[in-house]
Amino acid sequence: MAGQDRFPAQDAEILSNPLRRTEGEEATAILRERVLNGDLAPGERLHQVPLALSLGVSRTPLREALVNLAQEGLLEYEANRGYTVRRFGMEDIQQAYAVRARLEGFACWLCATQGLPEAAAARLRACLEAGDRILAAGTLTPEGLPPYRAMNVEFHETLLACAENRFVRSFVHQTQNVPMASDRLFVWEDHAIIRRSHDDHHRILRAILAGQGERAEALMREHVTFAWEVLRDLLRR
Amino acid sequence: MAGQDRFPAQDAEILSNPLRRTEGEEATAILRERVLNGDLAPGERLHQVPLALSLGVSRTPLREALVNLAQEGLLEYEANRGYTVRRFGMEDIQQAYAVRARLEGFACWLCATQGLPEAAAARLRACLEAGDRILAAGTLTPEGLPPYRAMNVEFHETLLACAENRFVRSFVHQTQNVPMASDRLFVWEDHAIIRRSHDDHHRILRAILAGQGERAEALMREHVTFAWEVLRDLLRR
DNA sequence: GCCCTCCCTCATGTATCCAATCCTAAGAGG
DNA sequence: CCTCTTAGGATTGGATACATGAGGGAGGGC
Repeated sequence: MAGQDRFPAQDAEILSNPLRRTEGEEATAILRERVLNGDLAPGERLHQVPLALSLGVSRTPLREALVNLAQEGLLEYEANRGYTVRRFGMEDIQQAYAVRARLEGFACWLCATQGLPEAAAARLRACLEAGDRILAAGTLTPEGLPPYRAMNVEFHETLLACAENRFVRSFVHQTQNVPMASDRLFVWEDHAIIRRSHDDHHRILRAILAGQGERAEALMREHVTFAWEVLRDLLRR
Repeated sequence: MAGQDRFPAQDAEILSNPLRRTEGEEATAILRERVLNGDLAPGERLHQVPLALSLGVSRTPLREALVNLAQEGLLEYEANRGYTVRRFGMEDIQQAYAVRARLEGFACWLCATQGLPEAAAARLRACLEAGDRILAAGTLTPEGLPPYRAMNVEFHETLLACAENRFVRSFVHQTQNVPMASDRLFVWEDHAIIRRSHDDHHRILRAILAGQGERAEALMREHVTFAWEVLRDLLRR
């Protein structure tokens, strides 16, 4: 995902020229990854000159990146003292998931209430079928993980897009802009859990298509909440 | 969400040096106001040199401001083509209120569930009493509006702070970062409406103190939803 | 007459330079 | 021995100079 932003489906990114990116945008993407991956230690001060050198750009585009990431909440800024990597604790991740559960639930409610465009319904059905195929073996092989993850992302992103509320969409993305809190990173080796999770997807789409807003919302909220519990138990070890 | 949150009550703003602000921060604040006030026409292209001149700064801090506002969603950016003022429609405001109703409702649920610190409860009670006094006359005089508005802001901000979820707080602020969508701008001349709204506040606090999470959440959601309806009717005229 | 191309101008993106601020540490005084 | 003061270097903030890509108009070809 070299030239791609973290959220490939972001409207602006794909509609406008994805090829011509400024160094500032490039630096933003790279630094964001570094922070989310933990390459930069929490609390670490970011000195501009060495950082710019390591990125092969001058201080100007670097500063643009720092401003961006500070506003995304990944960095902290103090005037005349520079930027530091934000310290994230379990509470941050917990808070992110708590909000995300509500927001994605709301998105499902919106989808159920407004109705899905046929094209979107088809895409979602395709996601479910793809998941079915991957899980058909009875166990999720290591080779099956990347496509499953991609399917998972597309399912959630499609719902967010169909909710037609740019704030919900943006906010959900922001909750994923926290180390460890991205659903792109899940490492559920437990087949039973992933099976159940995929079953949630089936029920969610069914509820939405049936116009059952409250049910779809409750299902999605639980879906995300449970993902948090799994992640929490995993992080505790 | 990080660096600039346009709400003076933010702890970071007042605790850290409020005096020493960088020109970039200054320019961000000024430009943000200009966009929210409509001083800059929607869709208008922002040329950097004249803008910098009008702000009395050079392009460097100006660009910092543009980056900030673009990520706040107030401006749109296209590489090598510059920034334009985002066009906001009724749907944007409606979406903002819809999300805000949910988020502030969630914040109330959190407050009720976690319990309020005594200091916060005292502040909220003081808000209610202040509102009672202002409305005691039986009609809201023009001189009564600013203090009522300040009280209203403090009430909501206090609840958001007590929810102890930085995402909720940040997201609510972001939904207010939309022209016309700030609760600082309400112009309810109708005394009955404002009376009812203040009664909501009373009930919300009572529900929270009684640990009635669902009730507090429902009350706040309705409180915000109704504010939207009033605003919508007002904008239609 | 219409369209295509080339070139010129202007705006943006990037680099560098200068100024202001902060941190450190050494030294003097108590 | 501790503390306060004060330079010095280092780092960030802001201004300006340079490079690159976008847009528009004039001119020529079809």
